[in-house]
Amino acid sequence: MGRGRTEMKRIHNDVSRRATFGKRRRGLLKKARELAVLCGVDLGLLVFDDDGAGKLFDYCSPNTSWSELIERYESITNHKFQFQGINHVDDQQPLADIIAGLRREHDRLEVSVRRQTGEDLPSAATAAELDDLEQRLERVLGEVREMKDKPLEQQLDESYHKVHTLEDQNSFLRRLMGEEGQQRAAVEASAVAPKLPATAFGGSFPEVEEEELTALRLWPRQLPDV
Amino acid sequence: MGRGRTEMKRIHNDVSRRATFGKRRRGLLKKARELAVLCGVDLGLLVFDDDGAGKLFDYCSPNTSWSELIERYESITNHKFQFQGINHVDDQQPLADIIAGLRREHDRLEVSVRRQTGEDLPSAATAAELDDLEQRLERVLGEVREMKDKPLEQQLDESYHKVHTLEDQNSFLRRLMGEEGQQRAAVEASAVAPKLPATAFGGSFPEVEEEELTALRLWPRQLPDV
DNA sequence: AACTATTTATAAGA
DNA sequence: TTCTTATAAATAGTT
Repeated sequence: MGRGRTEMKRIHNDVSRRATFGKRRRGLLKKARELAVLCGVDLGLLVFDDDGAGKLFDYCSPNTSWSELIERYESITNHKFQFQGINHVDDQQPLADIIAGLRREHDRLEVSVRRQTGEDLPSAATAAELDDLEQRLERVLGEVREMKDKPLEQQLDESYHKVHTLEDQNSFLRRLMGEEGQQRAAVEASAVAPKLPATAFGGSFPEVEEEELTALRLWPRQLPDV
Repeated sequence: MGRGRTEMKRIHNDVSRRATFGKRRRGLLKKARELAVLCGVDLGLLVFDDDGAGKLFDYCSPNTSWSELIERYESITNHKFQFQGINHVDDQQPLADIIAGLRREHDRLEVSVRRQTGEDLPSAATAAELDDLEQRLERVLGEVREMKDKPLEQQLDESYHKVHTLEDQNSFLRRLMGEEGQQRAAVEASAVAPKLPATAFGGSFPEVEEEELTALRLWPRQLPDV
């Protein structure tokens, strides 16, 4: 559409091709949006600019996301995409990485917002709000992480240490008392703490100790590769 | 283009909408192909039909593939997609759940931004939308906290219970032994557990017990209002 | 599915 | 680059 037919082959003239790319790309994105809105369907459009910078233009219909679209694509075509090393989460700083990723993504969204709304429209407020939201999210996550991981490990270590200490003392007291006193103690103690297993006074509580060690120690460190 | 303007809102008449979907979908795919050919760029278009069958229409420019397009998208935006089908989330691992939740929430954020920028919703919805997002974010964080808290609280309760039980037993054993044995025990025990205060064997460990009670009980509840 | 009056997109030019 | 304009292309409503 324009003055003269357009042959359907790659435009060799650089200037013309770039001009056409700009016009048709905008038109395509507009039509994609229109289709999504008019017909209420989910769709996504991805266009890469090949000139050096490798810019990206994309549209994704309202109420969905590229993640969702790709998942639907996978489930319909029964083909799972395989991406290498994409979802590895660092053991030591998983949340930091995620947050960094969120920040970059938000930056991209901001740019996208400005581009789509036009520089004159009040997208600045939106960007600022997103920024604020992100910062608070980061702060909250930091706090949550701080509060949960550090003090808890400390608490657990302390509790664990205390259990050990008391067990040692208990064991020592039992040894001091000899066989006869030990049996009396076991009978009386079961009244005080009836839920303790009958073997609680034998040896150094090996089964309880092992259990607790495993439960307490392993939890915070075993992150899966997500 | 056609007889009369078309309002840019979802077509409610079923027949009209389906007809329009067919026409515009074909047109969009054609234009996508034309852009790819004329300008020699990589692009992809994904359209889902919402009627029951869930048909899929897609186009991907020559000499590339959806996998490639998605990887390029990821590398440009720094956003790694998370696919539930691919990445197993071990429900034993709280941090993995946090990360998954964050990513899901982030996708929602994208949707929200899109709503703000797209012509689909009036821009007045922006503030309310952000509010809603914030609330959902907080809810998610609450859930995340819950998930982390629960098993830990259980752990702490168990440790705490164990301390109590051992203290009771310890106390009972001391009472059984009488004054003389108690002093011997104190001397020996200090070698086994030197960090325990000298008063550890006096009474029922009141200061340690109080401290621990407070520390263990109060922590999981004192989360800041985000 | 085909038709056609109109609107929309855009190629080329300014 | 951006704007203009002639013309091609797309398509809404109709049959």
